[in-house]
Amino acid sequence: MDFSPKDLRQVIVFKDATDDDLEQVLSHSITRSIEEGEFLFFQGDPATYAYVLTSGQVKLLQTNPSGQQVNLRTIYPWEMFAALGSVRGPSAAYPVTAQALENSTALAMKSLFLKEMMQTRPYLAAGLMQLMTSYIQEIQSRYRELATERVEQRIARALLRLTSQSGQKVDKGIELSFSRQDVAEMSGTTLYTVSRVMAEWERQGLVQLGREQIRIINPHGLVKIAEGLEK
Amino acid sequence: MDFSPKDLRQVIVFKDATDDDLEQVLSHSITRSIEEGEFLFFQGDPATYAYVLTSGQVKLLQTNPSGQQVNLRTIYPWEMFAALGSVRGPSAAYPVTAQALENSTALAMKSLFLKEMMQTRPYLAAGLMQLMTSYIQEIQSRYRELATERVEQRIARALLRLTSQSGQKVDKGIELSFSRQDVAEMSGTTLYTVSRVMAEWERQGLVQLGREQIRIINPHGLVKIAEGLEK
DNA sequence: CTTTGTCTTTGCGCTGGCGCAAATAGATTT
DNA sequence: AAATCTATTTGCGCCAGCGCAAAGACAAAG
Repeated sequence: MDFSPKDLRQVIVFKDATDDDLEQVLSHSITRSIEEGEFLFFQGDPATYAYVLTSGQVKLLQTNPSGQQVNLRTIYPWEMFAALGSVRGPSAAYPVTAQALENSTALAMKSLFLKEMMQTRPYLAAGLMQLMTSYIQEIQSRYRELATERVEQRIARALLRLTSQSGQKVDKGIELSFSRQDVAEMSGTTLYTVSRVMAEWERQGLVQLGREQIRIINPHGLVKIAEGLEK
Repeated sequence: MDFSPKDLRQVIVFKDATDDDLEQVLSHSITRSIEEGEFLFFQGDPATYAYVLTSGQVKLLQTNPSGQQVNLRTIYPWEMFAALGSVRGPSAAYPVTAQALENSTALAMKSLFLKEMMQTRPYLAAGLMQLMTSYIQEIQSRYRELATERVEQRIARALLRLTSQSGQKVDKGIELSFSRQDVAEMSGTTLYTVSRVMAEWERQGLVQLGREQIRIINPHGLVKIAEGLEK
């Protein structure tokens, strides 16, 4: 792998870890590389490993019985995910599927080892709980939004969220690389509606559109729409 | 109070606690009684206390800027809730509002004390994480349902969930005491739609309806609807 | 038994958003 | 440069579900 043990401190959960702890974690881990579109694990698989993404981008999603899918969140480098096995035990099932959005590498850490390690390292449990609480808050908000807000607002919010997570600043705004379908899954709608709504925004000069590309020209305008002040 | 320290062991997080630990927790706690309709705390308040419900029923909800509200979950006796302050610190804000559905009593435990206690009691952190992971899984599923399923299915699921949490068995089925409005908030729709959908179910003999009452006659029929196999 | 308040039902009209299908536009391969 | 593949746009029709408003049903209080 192309990173040193100390790089692991970029992972919030490990920020207070001793050198020795980091070594131990690594010795109980393997690295996995996956290509764009491939799956790291599926919903229902036993949660043998917890992961830290070391490069690339991965999305977590759920599918319902009839195959429709919903994006729950996108993971960026040095984020930890799929840690539930370290709490419930490695025989618990992953509640989500993880799919690579680009060629990616991830560190796969034995759930069981982390679980044991937590018994004696309060900082680890504390960090993991921190992660969980912030995630709970985010998904609660998104649930509320989905239940009470209309599509325009939800799409605007999805774009704003992406902006702060993975937006590339260019001279004429902020650029995102996502398809209409991606945005639809993130905002709980269909690609048709996303296309229509964003086309209208383009007419108003809020964004510029391309194939698998969205350039945000006027973020403040989107904020107003997300807040429901527009219209 | 009308419970002994040992009753606290019914709280999953405290099931492995020593007698001494329980005493300590209680000495850092106060009890609060609230009447039906009153609020235990509001979204945005500093998270000074974590709670254990000792009697009654409490719902957690979020409101959006324009006042519309969404039920996130209902708390039953001996469940712990609002524990985020014990992770983030007592100055964090509650992300939800807690309102009593009936006259209730709750044990309010100082977040800061729990936070310190967790440093030296791995069982506590482990229990809390267990709680969080199961909650994350539930809300993720509900998010997916809201995004991909139609109203009928979501109402059926809401009823089934309630059945397992608070259903009273009577000779002719399982009885729930919730208003149409309650069910609407739990399934992300309106009381009108709930009324119409359930009226149709009554015609089909799946349920029997009354004022603030739903008697489920044929749970299996509801399961089929929830799975989307019906229609 | 009447009144008052709350919960529920239902007729009615409306519209936001869905989704097919066909056209168009980029990107990639040969 | 042509062919192929995938992403996107847009016309069109449709309907699930919303929400007002008015009526009905039930419960508790006087």
